[in-house]
Amino acid sequence: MAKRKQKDIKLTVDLFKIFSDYTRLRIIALLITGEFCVQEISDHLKTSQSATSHQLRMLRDLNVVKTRKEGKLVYYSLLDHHIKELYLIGYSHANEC
Amino acid sequence: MAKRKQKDIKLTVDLFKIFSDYTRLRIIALLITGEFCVQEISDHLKTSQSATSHQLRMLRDLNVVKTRKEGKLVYYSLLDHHIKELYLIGYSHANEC
DNA sequence: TTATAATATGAGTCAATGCTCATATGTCAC
DNA sequence: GTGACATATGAGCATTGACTCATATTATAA
Repeated sequence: MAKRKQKDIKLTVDLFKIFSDYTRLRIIALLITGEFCVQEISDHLKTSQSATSHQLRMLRDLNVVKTRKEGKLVYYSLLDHHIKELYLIGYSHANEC
Repeated sequence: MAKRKQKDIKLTVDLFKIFSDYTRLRIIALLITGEFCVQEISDHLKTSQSATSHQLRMLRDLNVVKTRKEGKLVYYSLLDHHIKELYLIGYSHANEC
């Protein structure tokens, strides 16, 4: 296999990995509907503050989400339109279009 | 979050997980181009026979691929058109459309 | 039947990863 | 300043997952 193709496939794997965890995918599904602070996300997912924050950190490092500070609160929202599109396509494929 | 939605998201996670391993994704990328036996796949990926076979087993259990026996050889091919479509979309998103 | 080739599989190992727990940091109100 | 709240983060732990190694199975050929 050509080196070029290998690298492209690695990038593709990395993209799909973003979506391959239940907590992360629920965060993404929620952020598609708008901007939310950590508490709201954590409450909505019924996941601990810490676990939520760790995943948000990861999504931020991966340039999937961006943040906006407002006092004590930190609001998260989707950064990349690819994420929303791929999520919706994957969702519809998984649930029989 | 509604139970229904939770289940749908779990299904979506499971779908994305199929694509979230380098070896598996290369197998899928290859099988998009046709039908191949284990040896051919293993050679092409430069991955051991055993590792290849384990991943093929997994893909088979997940109904991603089907097999056809011809003497000693077992030919694998894609079973589900969703897989090809989602792979190609993910690939193009990952590599900047 | 025996040998050889192709594939499958079980056990064990190791690395990756997502969690919890405790604590740190940051911001506001008093 | 102190206290209360929101968020972040590091360490440790448990689980998952992909690999290797050895061996089993299956099929053909001699």
